[in-house]
Amino acid sequence: MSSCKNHKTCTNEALKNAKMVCKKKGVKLTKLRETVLKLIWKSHSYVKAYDLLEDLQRIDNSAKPPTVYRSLDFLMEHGLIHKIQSLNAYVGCSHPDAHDSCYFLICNECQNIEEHCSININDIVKNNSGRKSFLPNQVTLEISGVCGECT
Amino acid sequence: MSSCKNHKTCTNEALKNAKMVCKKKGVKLTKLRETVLKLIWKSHSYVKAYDLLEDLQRIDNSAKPPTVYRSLDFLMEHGLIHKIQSLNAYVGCSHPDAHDSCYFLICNECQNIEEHCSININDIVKNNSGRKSFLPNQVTLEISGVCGECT
DNA sequence: AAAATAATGTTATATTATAACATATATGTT
DNA sequence: AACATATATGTTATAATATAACATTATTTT
Repeated sequence: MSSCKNHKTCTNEALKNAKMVCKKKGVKLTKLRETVLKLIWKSHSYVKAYDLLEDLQRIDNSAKPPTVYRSLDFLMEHGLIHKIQSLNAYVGCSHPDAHDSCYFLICNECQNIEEHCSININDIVKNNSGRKSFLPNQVTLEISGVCGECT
Repeated sequence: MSSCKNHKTCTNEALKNAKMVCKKKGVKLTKLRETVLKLIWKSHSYVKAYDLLEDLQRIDNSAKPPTVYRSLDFLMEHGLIHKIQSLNAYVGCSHPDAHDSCYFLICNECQNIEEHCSININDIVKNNSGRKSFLPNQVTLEISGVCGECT
């Protein structure tokens, strides 16, 4: 499990942030989107889209794949969640107002994911991609291994 | 297109490397696996599994998804190709004998992919993941953008 | 040659994701 | 309020990606 003392706090924090972000952007965190966000924040682990669909169907049994994927798309578009490409899974963003060059530490033991944003990956690329100039646009950095609490 | 003068050279080089790697490891680059590797090396761009399947079916029309995926698995296991997680696609490895902490520059214009291996990402993670010790096991770093030749 | 192992063939199905069109809800304009 | 417009959701169908399970063939070992 994660190091958070009381996970309810994480979820509440995430919801508060989400509302703030949406207000600032003038977009709507509808009931459905909020529900999906809450379901994603059930833990610090990742969720798969079709697991999310099952969860959602317990609340509203008319939910179907597009219901989930549309909400996921919205939440990703506004930086409230991230897709973990190497897992085809989704995780809540812990700091949705200012994220640049983020990366993910994925624990193979507890399945928790930690998001980090402290490095400027673009610089690394610039310094390492050699003579040719590559203009980075989107960075996917996912590191799986064993987290400090599972060693 | 890529900066390679004559792409046949790249493909031949890749095949030579693959044979060497397989010999060294005592595994077999069967005809099927070699064919798949060649098809992947058709360009410096990435290939999708089902496109590969179509290509393969032109050669042997009994080919089916497991035909392709098994070869992909073999080639990945032995470092002869890589999966690009953010694209669900596959690309030939340009230096299969010694690769550690590799990353990919994906051009959104020409679809070419450049593999780089000069940085030690593990160090970056160590330096940036804070107090807690995370033991990295597998790194996925994919950077999409516009390559030097497409700007 | 027989047994064991590895590779491939084959059928079926699981998993992940989107297209296309219908309906409902909210927002802006007269 | 009535209407128009835009946004969100409902619904059906299907596309795209990947694997399980078992049968057969080829290769290697004994």
